[in-house]
Amino acid sequence: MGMTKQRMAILDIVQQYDGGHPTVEDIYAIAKERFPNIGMGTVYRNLNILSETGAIKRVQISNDPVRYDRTLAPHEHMICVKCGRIDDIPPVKLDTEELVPSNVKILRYSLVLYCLCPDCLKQFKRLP
Amino acid sequence: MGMTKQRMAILDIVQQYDGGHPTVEDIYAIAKERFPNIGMGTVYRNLNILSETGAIKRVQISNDPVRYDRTLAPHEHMICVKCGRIDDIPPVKLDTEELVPSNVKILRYSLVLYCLCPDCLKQFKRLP
DNA sequence: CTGCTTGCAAACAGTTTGCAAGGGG
DNA sequence: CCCCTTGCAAACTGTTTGCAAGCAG
Repeated sequence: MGMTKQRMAILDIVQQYDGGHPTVEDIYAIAKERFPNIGMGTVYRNLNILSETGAIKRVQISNDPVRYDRTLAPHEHMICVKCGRIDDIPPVKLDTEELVPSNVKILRYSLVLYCLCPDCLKQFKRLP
Repeated sequence: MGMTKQRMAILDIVQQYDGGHPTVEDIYAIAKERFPNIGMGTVYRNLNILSETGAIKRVQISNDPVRYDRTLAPHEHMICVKCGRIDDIPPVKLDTEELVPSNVKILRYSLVLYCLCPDCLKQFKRLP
């Protein structure tokens, strides 16, 4: 894999991203500071490659834009329905086999909690 | 709400759909048999209205096309990673509060099992 | 009648892709 | 050197929207 400076920078941006779950736009904006001519195509291509090789994780919730996650260890997500912010939560152990017929092979599962994050909850309590 | 024949037909199509979780395309194809001139816009608009009013449920998994679900009672979903087929599974009771900080308000959660359905599992076992 | 709904087409957002030029190993 | 990658722009998919005409209540 040709580890170009663009690809290295994109990996770095995801790993260093403050708040943890940047969208492609977020990543593009930061990448553009370092490479003013970088194109969206390059960002998308590299994010796809990096998540295929397992260097980062793709987080896809509903039809919102994809986000990327530096945390490779198993975990689940909570998403604020008001501001869209995504946070990690601990992994959850479920006995999923009992939910499905025996001739179904479960590969993995994903749990998403829809919530109001602390900041939005505060605002919510202040409504008229 | 103006309950036009188109809207009534679209509700009917979702409720009668064999296999349970039609995409907009699926619904459009059937609607077109009854209303050859119906447009995609009408289908989208009515599906949005019907799910906003709670007559049907919207099922959104990853960035795959939206599907609609006639089952209003709480339940979760399993999706076959090979053929994309979606089936209902029973609701799961989780103590989600223990997963998040106390100043987060959980509104709901969604569990998706990624699996190989019986048909695809069979094919899988027959590989070289 | 009057407003909501339709059909149609254009607009949109997010993402992918084709291509010629460029850079890494 | 050769191949993979870049930048750019065009293409694509799923969905929404503006508009004039039409139907429901």
